Amino acid sequence: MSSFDDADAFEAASLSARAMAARPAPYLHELNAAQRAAVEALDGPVLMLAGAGTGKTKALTTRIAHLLNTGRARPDEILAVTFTNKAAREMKDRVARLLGHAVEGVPWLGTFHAICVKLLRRHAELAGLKPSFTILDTDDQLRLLKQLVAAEGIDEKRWPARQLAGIIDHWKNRAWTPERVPASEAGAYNRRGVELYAQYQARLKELNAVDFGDLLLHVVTIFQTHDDVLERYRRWFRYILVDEYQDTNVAQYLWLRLLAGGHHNICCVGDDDQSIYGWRGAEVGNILRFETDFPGAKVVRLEQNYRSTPHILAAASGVIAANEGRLGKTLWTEAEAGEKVRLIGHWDGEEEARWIGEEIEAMQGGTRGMRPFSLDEIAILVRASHQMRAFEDRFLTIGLPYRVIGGPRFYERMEIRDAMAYFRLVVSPADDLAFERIVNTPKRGLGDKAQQKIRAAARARGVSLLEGARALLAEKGLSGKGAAELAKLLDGLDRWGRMAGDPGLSHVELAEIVLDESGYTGMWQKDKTPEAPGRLDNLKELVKALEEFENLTGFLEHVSLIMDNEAGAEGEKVSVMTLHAAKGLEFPAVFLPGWEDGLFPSQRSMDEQGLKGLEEERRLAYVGITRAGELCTISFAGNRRVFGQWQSQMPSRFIDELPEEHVEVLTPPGLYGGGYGAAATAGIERRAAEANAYNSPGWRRMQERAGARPVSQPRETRGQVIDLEAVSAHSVGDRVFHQKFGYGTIKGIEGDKLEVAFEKAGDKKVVARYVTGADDVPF
DNA sequence: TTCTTACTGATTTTT
DNA sequence: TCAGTAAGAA
Repeated sequence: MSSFDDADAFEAASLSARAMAARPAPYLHELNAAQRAAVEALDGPVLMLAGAGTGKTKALTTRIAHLLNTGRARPDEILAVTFTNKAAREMKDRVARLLGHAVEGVPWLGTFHAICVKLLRRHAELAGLKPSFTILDTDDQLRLLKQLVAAEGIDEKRWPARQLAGIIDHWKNRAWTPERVPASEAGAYNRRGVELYAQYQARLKELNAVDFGDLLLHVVTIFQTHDDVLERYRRWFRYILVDEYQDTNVAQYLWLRLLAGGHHNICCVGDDDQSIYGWRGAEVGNILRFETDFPGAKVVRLEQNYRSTPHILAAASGVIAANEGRLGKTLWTEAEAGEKVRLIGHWDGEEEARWIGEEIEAMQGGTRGMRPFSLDEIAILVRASHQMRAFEDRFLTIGLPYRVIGGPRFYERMEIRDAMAYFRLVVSPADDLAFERIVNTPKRGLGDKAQQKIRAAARARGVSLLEGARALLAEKGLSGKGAAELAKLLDGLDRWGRMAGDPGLSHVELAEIVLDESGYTGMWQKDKTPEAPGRLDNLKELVKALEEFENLTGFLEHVSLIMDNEAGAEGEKVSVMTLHAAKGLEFPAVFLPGWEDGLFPSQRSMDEQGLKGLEEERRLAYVGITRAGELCTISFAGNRRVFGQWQSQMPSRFIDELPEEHVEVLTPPGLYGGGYGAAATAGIERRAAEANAYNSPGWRRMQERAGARPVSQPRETRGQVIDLEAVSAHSVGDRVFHQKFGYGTIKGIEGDKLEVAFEKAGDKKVVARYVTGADDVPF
């Protein structure tokens, strides 16, 4: 078949030559040399190594435009995959803009999942499904698994269904069907993992449903077992483009290899240094191995950065240089040197949030000789979402407008899912998962027992839950309030189902009637919790979103894959988000708080993944720094409340990796707290020590307060109790042990703070309650 | 059945 | 700390 393909390629080439001559390509002149090379290498495998801010999307979209413009492929012969809907949308827009005319678009440009849905609907029967299969969200998936686990009599406390969901997900990411799970892993989940996985797959088939992982898994399986189908698509998709290749998992990798197997016209774009989804099944190895997988691959490096100043780039490079096994890139820029990366230490997390709040307020008017920044230009990027709370609290008190990016998305909210379950049930009464979700929401007196009866009735007759419930009612299998309410619900569903067929009634009106008559809206109106009004607003918004669709069915189909929303865009606001959510974004000014060992790099990551985990954390640091255009401020706190307990923190090891000459330490030393000379080492480490908590305004304020009171405490808020016993239990010269810093000798006592010369960690001031006499340490 | 109180355990997240 | 769950009380 390769000779056939070659002939095709030859014909395309001569066509393209003619097309090129006929139509000039002005867009090429807007590219730099590397981008242009990546765009013009149309045939054969290409790996575009695109560092942060190097114009990756520009190169990718121009490449599509070039393929079309040179006549290499028709729009529907290009397969372009992304990970998120947002990225797909952006690419579509940019391709359209590049071509300068309203093309019909590139139909096979989309997320892995969206494209797989399209393929799977065409070939559903090869996976034992009907083309009308439904796509389960994680909620439905979990409910299903809980049922299976319960039916097997497994103690869900010891073996949470959530864990099983994670395991199955992991297996699907590796493209393992139940039969293919290797023996070494099959014993997961109390030795029942594979067995339950197989049961779960069987149940999905019964329900004519798939989960997200199945979308890829089924398509890969179909390709692997049906040569004719695979061959068809290999010929059809003449050119393949892949965005964020470093994030692909095994299943996605196999999918791509299968499709590119014929012509090898595959262009993968990615950055091994920005691989931060290993915990979700992404394999950095895919991108590292590209040249082996596709011999003769052309590798193009995009290294000119258009986003950040040299100081920021140098700081980022310094950190990432500590990783092993990189493909290697050297980012450079023509931008002015600008500000150095700023480093500042604080007494505790709240102090850190306060300082950042004050700094942002000052930045709006221009401070420290810098230009004024608008709030939209500023972002705070944290490692873990719970860190956001301190900032939200602070910003609410000072009235600083902010927006949290990430968090539960619109279509994942409880009330939206409930409402959609009602719609699903109106459209398809046999949707058992939807029935289970809303049968007792709002409360209808149909608890566990009643639901079990319904399930039994349905199973005995081999019908859907809804029909089972109807039968159960008919034979008076239920009584009291539950029976009456259930009858009302069934009546309603029948009525709404009939209304759905009425052309005189719009689906928007129908939706309102359903939510109203079912009592669902009423349930939230009666609810007095503070979030109830917000939920009602969301429901209104949902109904509004319906207007854009022809009917309920069309809406539901659309929603199952598009789970994102861009709400709250109005007004100038500071953005707060996790480092993961920030990938692909950029802001002129970025704050990176919480750089403390254990938090960032995360202890868990290091415990579970070892060096691999640490390196991924380091890439996360790299992603964080490279989000900043002009100003990057890294900070850490000496103390932080972790699960309600105060803990002393050590500055992140990544701080030591920042190249000294590109960092400016804020809050110069020498005001208070000295005594670091002896133990502190040279370079950045010393400066990290100088930048630490004891020089911060918070510490100074505290020192001042301490003068007025016999005993100072970190913050007088939230009932922090100082253990006076602990203070008096130590005296100068004692040898003590500290959880974080190890052994040391007390050099001085100041209120409840001890100044300790630690053997490993150097001189520190610590809260007395966190040290024990060295002899008391149990071993 | 549902409301209340005690307990447990705890990143990162797209589709 | 706090959210989500699980067993007891009304």
